[in-house]
Amino acid sequence: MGRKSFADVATELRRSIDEGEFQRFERLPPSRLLAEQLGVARNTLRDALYQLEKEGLLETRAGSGTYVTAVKQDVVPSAVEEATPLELIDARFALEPHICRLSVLHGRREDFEALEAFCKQMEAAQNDSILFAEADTAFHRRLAASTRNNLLIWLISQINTIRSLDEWTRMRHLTLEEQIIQQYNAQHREILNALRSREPERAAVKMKEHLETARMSLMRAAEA
Amino acid sequence: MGRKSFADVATELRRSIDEGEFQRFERLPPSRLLAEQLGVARNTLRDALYQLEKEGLLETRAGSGTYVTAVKQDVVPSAVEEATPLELIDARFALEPHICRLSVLHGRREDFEALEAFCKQMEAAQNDSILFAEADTAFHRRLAASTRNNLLIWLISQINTIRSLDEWTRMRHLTLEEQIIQQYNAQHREILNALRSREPERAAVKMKEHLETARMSLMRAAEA
DNA sequence: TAAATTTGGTTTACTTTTGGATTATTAAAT
DNA sequence: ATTTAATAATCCAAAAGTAAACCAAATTTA
Repeated sequence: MGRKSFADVATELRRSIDEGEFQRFERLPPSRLLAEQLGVARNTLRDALYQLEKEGLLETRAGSGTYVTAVKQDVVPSAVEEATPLELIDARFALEPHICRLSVLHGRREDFEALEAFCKQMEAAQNDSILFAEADTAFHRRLAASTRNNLLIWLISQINTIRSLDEWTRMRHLTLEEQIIQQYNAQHREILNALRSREPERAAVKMKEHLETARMSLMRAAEA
Repeated sequence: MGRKSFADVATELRRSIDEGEFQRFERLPPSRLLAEQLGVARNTLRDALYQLEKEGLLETRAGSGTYVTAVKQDVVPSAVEEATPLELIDARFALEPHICRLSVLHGRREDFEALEAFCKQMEAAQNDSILFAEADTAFHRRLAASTRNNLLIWLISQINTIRSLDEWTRMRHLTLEEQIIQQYNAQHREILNALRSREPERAAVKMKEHLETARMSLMRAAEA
């Protein structure tokens, strides 16, 4: 086989499109020229183009040219890793109040006992920001687990593995004033009480208040 | 025994693929070259390739090359792939109403125009369940995009790539009565109108109604 | 409008490269 | 010492890339 296989060429072109070298709706160079530029026979190039066409990235029109129809939305990795703390808060605003409602529906006694334990850990760790943050994260993870919804559990775990989160938590807790920590503790308790008394809407509201506090604390930290 | 066993080589290659060094559809270097690169005899390499082929990661074509057919998804855990339709609905119940609120805050005119276009597609595709489902998914994706929150966009895209979703959608639309489809169309319009008039809570409520309809339709389909 | 040019699409004959398979040899591990 | 498994060197047939010519459709030009 020659130097480059059509799969190699396809990979090369896929990259060019991803990287924006060829933009959407743009016409690629004529096949003869492009083949020469890539150092490959026109035949091989055509196989590669056909492959990308199958993948929905290109559209060829005989006599006219080959056009980029879509750009591989590889939004996945970078977008998430680069999520800002504010985006994160908004995502939690979306997820966690409803998680509270579902927790009321599906939560069991052992879930609430575990949450109680994490509350106590937080209260005991008021002066150790790392321990406090760990217990905080554990509380929210356990809360998600109590919904018995594997998809939600996974979504929350994904959010919690975001790289920037650690930095942010560290940053946040450096500037966390005593007052805020006590507010957090009180809010966690309120959420837990609402769950225990099986009041979904009250739990959701308390969670929103909690997240609002987190957002304000974050914004104040961002200013400093 | 020699320096590297074929199992070692298999592990090494598996990791390369996981880490994205070899991406999907890509061709691995020719066995002779790859063997040399790995410091191993071609025989050993072939055993390793055979192993990975059995695992479904590679596909070798004699005379052509060895190709990556699948990439071990992140942690794409069975938990998510095996999510039930009801879990999926609950997750959307969590995410989408708040996405509506954020869309009111950050959505632009072009977003709403795109949503309008998808509404029209759905109305035009009332008798083609596949087209209808595609437009439906596109609507919800675009809605997420309008929040300008990369994390939420990613979460929604994750939900939409769930394998079982396709099957479910197909199943669901087989049993979708005319009446339900018209209800969907009306609800999408109501959501869009609320977004356009910048009423976050009304948009969220309409979305909840929509999801409630979806849940009921699903449960009825599950009975049958 | 009509002709010339440019584009992708197809076919052909030819050459190179590829994985597959077999053999004997060599280095470890038990 | 015996067994096991990697190594190394071949040969093979099939797959695929090369190159050149020609076709048909779209576009441009006269």
